Amino acid sequence: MDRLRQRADFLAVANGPRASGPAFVVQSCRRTDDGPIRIGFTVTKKNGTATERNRIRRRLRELVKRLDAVSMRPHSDYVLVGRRTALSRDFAVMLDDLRAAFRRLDRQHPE
RNA sequence: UCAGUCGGCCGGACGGCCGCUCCCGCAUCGGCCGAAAGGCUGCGGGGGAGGAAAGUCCGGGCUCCAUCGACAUACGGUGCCGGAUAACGUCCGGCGGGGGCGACCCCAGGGACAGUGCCACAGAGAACGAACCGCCUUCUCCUCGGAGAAGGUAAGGGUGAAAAGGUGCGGUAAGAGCGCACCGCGUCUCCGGCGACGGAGACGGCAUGGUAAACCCCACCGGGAGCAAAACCGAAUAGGGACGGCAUCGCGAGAUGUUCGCCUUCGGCGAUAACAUCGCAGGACCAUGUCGGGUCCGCUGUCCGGGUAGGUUGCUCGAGGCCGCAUGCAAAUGCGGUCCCAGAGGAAUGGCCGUCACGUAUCGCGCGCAAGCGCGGUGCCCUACAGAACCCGGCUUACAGGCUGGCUGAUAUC
Repeated sequence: MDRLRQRADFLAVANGPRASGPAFVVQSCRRTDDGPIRIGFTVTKKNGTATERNRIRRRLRELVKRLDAVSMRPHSDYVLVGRRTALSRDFAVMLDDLRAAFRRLDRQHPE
């Protein structure tokens, strides 16, 4: 699993199908090549100071690490947009939120 | 013990599981890819946020641009003196003024006899030294209470942020630096100090109101932009240049006219002709066919230069940290020893737990008149302010809680 780093990639994913949860929004985009799953994080300035934004991103990153890769489709790009509630929401609950969000993406946009 | 004042330091600890990033090592080179440089990956070891990393307010280093040098002008900044420093608006030590019993704190602290302006309201008057209420003298009138006129005054009242030196005594019709003493102010001289300034004496008889955080004057300083600086490599697309290859450089399916030819008539015919005018037009694309419409005008190959995305460098050894000695009141400087201490780039330095400590809320028990204190349980925050982004020296702002030192005042005891 790779990190998404280029601005153009982020813009491409932003137009794809999305699913929102209480602490984040998941955006997705299928790629045409057969590379690995790539995932990126976006936390905008309105979510708080630099320290709080860092904490949001780190908790989201940890969520993805804990998640079994089966939930995500191969060779796709995902972007998690953080919200302020990700600072204080219980970690186990957020993990369930993320699984639910991926399931919703699967149902809404089947192959 | 309480109250205060000035500093210094820390800013959760330990452990478990799972990760991130950088560096080093892995012997005839750990494994894979690669011609190599190197990349990916595995194992082991090590480093990995702050006192403000913040605000971006000053000062530098560094980079690029501009620039022969000097001076002047404009603009901006600074503004008691001496020192420290690479430099500063910073720091240290002093001076002056103000506040506090004191330790100590505060000060945008050059110039108002270079010039211009302003001084609201109130008040008679806010600057070419003024006179409202008053005070005093003389004269006139008169109802003997006063009124009016002329003059002398600036002590008192009143206004104001500020009223033309202050206090006291003398003096006077009443007064007034009119005279005297002290204080203040100014000028001169002497003494001390590198200096800001301080001290003493003599003289002046008070002249020169405030405002420069109004313009201004004086002295000193300052070229501009910033690591998204800058250097190198450099895809795709569009466009530029050079060279080459291919294709094209028309059509006759129409009408009219003329010439020409033919046939059975003053007429007609000519895919057996030529010219002119009108007309039509090729190729590619818009998914395809018909109709209608639109866009472009050669297509293509190789190379070159600029250059975007992206990548690499800049990128962390530095006016560096710690310790000791010396000099200095100090800021600091010098010498010696020792250490290597983050380098990310949609941005690593973490996530989830456990135990403990601290804080806070609440409950129970005990002590106590009470405030409160101690023990135990539970919950919460699981820490405050806050996240390096080229690097240093400062300033400013934010900050739960804790540790510690000097000094001052008060109280108590010896």
